[in-house]
Amino acid sequence: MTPEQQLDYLVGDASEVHSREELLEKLKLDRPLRIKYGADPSAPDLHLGHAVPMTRLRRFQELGHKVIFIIGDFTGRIGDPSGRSKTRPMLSQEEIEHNAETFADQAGRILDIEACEIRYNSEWLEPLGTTGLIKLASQYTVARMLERDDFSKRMRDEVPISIVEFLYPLVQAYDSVAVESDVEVGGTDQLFNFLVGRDIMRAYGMPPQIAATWTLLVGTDGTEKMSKSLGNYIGIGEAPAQMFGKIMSISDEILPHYYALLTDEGFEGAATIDAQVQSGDLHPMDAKKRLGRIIVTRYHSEEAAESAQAEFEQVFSRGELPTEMPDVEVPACDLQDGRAWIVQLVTDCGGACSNSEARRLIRQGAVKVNDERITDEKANVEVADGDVLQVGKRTFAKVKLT
RNA sequence: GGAGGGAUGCCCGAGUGGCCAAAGGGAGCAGACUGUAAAUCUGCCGGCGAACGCCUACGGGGGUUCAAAUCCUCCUCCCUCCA
Repeated sequence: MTPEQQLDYLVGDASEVHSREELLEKLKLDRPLRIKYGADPSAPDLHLGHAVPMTRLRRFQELGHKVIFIIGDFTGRIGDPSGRSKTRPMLSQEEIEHNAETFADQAGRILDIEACEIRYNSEWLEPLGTTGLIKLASQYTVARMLERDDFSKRMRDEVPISIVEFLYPLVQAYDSVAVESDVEVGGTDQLFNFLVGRDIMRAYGMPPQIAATWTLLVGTDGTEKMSKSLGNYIGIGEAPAQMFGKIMSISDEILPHYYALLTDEGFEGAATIDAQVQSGDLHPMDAKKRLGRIIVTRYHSEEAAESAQAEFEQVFSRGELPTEMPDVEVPACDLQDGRAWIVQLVTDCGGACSNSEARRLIRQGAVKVNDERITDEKANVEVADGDVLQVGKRTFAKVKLT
């Protein structure tokens, strides 16, 4: 590949690159570049949102560059003293280490983790000391900090910003200095921090890193960015059937977006699919099934993808029972004349968190036993081994007398 | 350091002594319709209880009152302005 082709392969689909020209220069150096990616030790469970930058990191790896994972253990230990932001909880050293392990394990599904350099930022932030930190802080101004969209908004809305939050971009920038980053990769929300990194690197007499960002993946709700705390995520480690099901339930509007960011078909392929759907040549559901297959195949296997789709069609298209369902254990001593209270059953199988919720579901007609709808919350139903309990559309359980 | 404003359920936000488990909206859940899509409509939306009901909840503690989210008091936190 010529350097130009490499450039296209690496950042052709990036949302922003500062700058492509500089990256091209670096690629021409003909040495492995150091690609920085910051891992959040408070959120070890990777989801498809993380997969977007990670698949790009893999491309760098393929071309022989060095991926450096930075585990923010130092920053993670400090947390956010204002307690306002849930994104920076305070973590113990053990939690951080455990999370880092989980992270590496899951990241290994996408990248060659053996070839990565994994660094903890306490390694250089600890020895930095107060003097070093103040020196670092002197390289930047409050006015420039406030350029960040998030900060200016919060100033306007009178939402407090702690000084520590000003420190985080600086510290992240210093990470770039410490690992001699050539390129930092992440989501578009990181652009500001990456650019601070460039300034700080210059201030420390280093060539500035290239900042490359990719569009943030929208979550399954179709509006917010995918994140665990919003519950709109599809985890990389999720079971094939769940993964497939979640993909099937995304809205049609974001389908091209998912194709563009999550498959090798890229923006072009996404546009083609969009056009086919628009013209009516392709049913959106089929496009979605195909996407589901691609994703499940990537994180599991082709066979898993196939059976996930078969299962989906069985349960939702034909309304049949799933092949496998968890057991609800019903102790025989709880039975009266072979009958059990329906509310109890619903709660026990995990269909409801509380009896009140179970009652609600029953009243609303969401509960079925052996395909027979139960709407009386006082009902005592006859249960036998193997009876099927259904709550809502997707919770199934099989009665197991114990 | 001084002055003023504020803290309500998952989120936003109304509520200034009883009619408040707390308006309204959003989110969420269920049902209908579908393609487990979106949109729409309907219902639910603190917990326990078969039920009269009981318990917990309006930043935290104490108090006034037959009765407090609402009044008094102390504390904590946040915001704004002045220095």
